[in-house]
Amino acid sequence: MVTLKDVAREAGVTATTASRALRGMDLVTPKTTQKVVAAAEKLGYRMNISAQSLRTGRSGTVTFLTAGIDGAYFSSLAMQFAAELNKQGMHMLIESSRYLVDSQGRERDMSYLFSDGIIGINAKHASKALASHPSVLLEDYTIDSPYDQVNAPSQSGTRAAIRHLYDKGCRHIGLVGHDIPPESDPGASQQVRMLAAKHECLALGLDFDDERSLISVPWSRQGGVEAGHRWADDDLGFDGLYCPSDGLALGVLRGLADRGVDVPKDVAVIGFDGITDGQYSVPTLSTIAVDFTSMAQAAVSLLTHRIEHPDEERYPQTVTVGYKLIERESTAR
Amino acid sequence: MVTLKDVAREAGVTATTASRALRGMDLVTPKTTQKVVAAAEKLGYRMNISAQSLRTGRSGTVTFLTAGIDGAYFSSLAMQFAAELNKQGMHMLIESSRYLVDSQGRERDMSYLFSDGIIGINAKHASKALASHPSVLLEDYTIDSPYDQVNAPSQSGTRAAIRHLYDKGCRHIGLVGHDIPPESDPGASQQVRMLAAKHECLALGLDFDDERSLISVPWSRQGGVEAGHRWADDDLGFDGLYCPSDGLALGVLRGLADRGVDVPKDVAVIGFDGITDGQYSVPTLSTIAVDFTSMAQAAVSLLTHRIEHPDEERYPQTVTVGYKLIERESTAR
DNA sequence: GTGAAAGCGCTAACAA
DNA sequence: TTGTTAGCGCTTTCAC
Repeated sequence: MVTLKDVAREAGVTATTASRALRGMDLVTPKTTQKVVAAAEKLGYRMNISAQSLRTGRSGTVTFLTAGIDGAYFSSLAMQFAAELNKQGMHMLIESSRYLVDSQGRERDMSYLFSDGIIGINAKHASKALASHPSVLLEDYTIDSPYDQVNAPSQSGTRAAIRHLYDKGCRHIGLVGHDIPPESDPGASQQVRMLAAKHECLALGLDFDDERSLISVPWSRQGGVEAGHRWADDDLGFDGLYCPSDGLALGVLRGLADRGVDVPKDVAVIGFDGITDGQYSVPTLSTIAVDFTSMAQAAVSLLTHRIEHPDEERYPQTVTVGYKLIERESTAR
Repeated sequence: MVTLKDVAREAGVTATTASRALRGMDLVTPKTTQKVVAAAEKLGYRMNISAQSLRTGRSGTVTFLTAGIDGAYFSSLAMQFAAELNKQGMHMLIESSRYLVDSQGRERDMSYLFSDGIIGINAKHASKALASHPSVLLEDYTIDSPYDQVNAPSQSGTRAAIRHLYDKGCRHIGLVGHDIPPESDPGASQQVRMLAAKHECLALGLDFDDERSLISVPWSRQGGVEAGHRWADDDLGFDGLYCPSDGLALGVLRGLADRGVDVPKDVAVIGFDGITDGQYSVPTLSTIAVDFTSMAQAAVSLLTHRIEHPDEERYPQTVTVGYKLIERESTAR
């Protein structure tokens, strides 16, 4: 293994100078830098990050902590983060929060979390890990959270979605989701969206009933399928369906297809997130497209600030990014 | 920051003993171990991985190197790997090969690649990184590759797909893809699949022409849409369409839907990969489902072997995993 | 502008 | 079974 010392010897300088040269510090003579770089190149030197990290206390790595990156939503989000971090010369470690708790639900030792910070989504149970690092939480709507938050525009986006259905003539709007939470402190995006939908329906003067206006299914594609079936089988009578995620909406589309329902003629469907799959479904899916790129930029920027100013006392910030209503076939009428 | 020394002091032993106790080495008295563990717990000790890694030369981290994890295919693959590595007590760093080459196409410094090994997919241009680590390549069909390979059953799976179309009465089978490569050394899964499809068509005594049997489009969902359009607009006359990836197939379904084509009645469509999206499309997608779990297990096992036996001279191995033909609506007739 | 020396936190070899 | 010592490769004083 070729070390900095080897490079230094080859270049006829000391390790100190070689180190400085390789990092492009400007106290070094251009000529010296040249020599060092040439030597490094010649010997095929690659820096030992562990050593650097031990010395400086920084690893240049950020952990993306999630329950899972499967599915279009998480994977496109994860990609945005990797890209953004790479741009900053950092790297992304991906860690599944599933493996952070043992069978008894206790947090496992996370000694490996040598990363400089954590970007967490659906990872609240990993509280030890979060607390021991600069952390940014995504899609966490806890009030007075101790962490910086970056959120999708769940409220405004949902309202826009409901209004869109309304504008398309829907007067019996149904919500697809697990439940409609009580007003107090909703913690997850799902809950925020359900609540906002209810409020907007009410604001528009529509009939709304916590029980009858909800098709209660699990938050998943399969749940969506079930909701589609129920719409048809139970003759629910909604002329518009709001789904708080595109995954759910895509499931609904499939479930309705199973019953030969015509979307959007019989019922209009709108989703939330803006995953690319919605461009290719049959029918294509109207949705609230969240600005993932901005989410990534905001989160990385908040995080790097915390990493670089560990002692600064700054109140936790919340960034809410923008959205765009995309009208496609599922509400075109 | 609490270090091993602090723990040792608290427990009344030396750092060495503390280190051994914490790692569960059995030369340490159970009683001593107890004390050390208690002290660590009390002080909230977490190991400094950089230091450990510097000392031992191992980071416990594997890089998943890919052009991108967006899309259902890469993300489910990536998840399988993360899960498998986590099971082994290792961690996954995700790195986009896009950021490994600069604008001139030269490989950038990858000093950060402090991981113990690399699992690469679509990452051949990162040859320096691969060469400097134990590496396993996924979906690389290069003959005489210097690296271990883990591949999907592209040949046998493709043949099964074509035979399935044949069994469903298709006699004019079209291939969707970029091109049909020459016989020699195909490097990518796409090429292997196209070639295998051609061979199987020929073996079944079907008409086949490199030009006329191909709908040449880019390897993407959008490419699939285009292919669907062409089928209808150019009156291509295929009664069965083989798509070498589910993404492509889902695009085709959407493209055919644009033209009001009835799948499978007018034309049957089959994909390859087995991503979950195919369960929810309209119509649902028949496909060759690749055993991703086995891919992950095989790759991790090959890699850990190389990591643990760096000096062993072992010829590069190739593992080809199994598949399952899943028949859904898109070929049901 | 460059070098010498110290030390980040850990573990392996050796000694007791 | 436990402790002592040395050093992994790097960067950061502090001197020159």
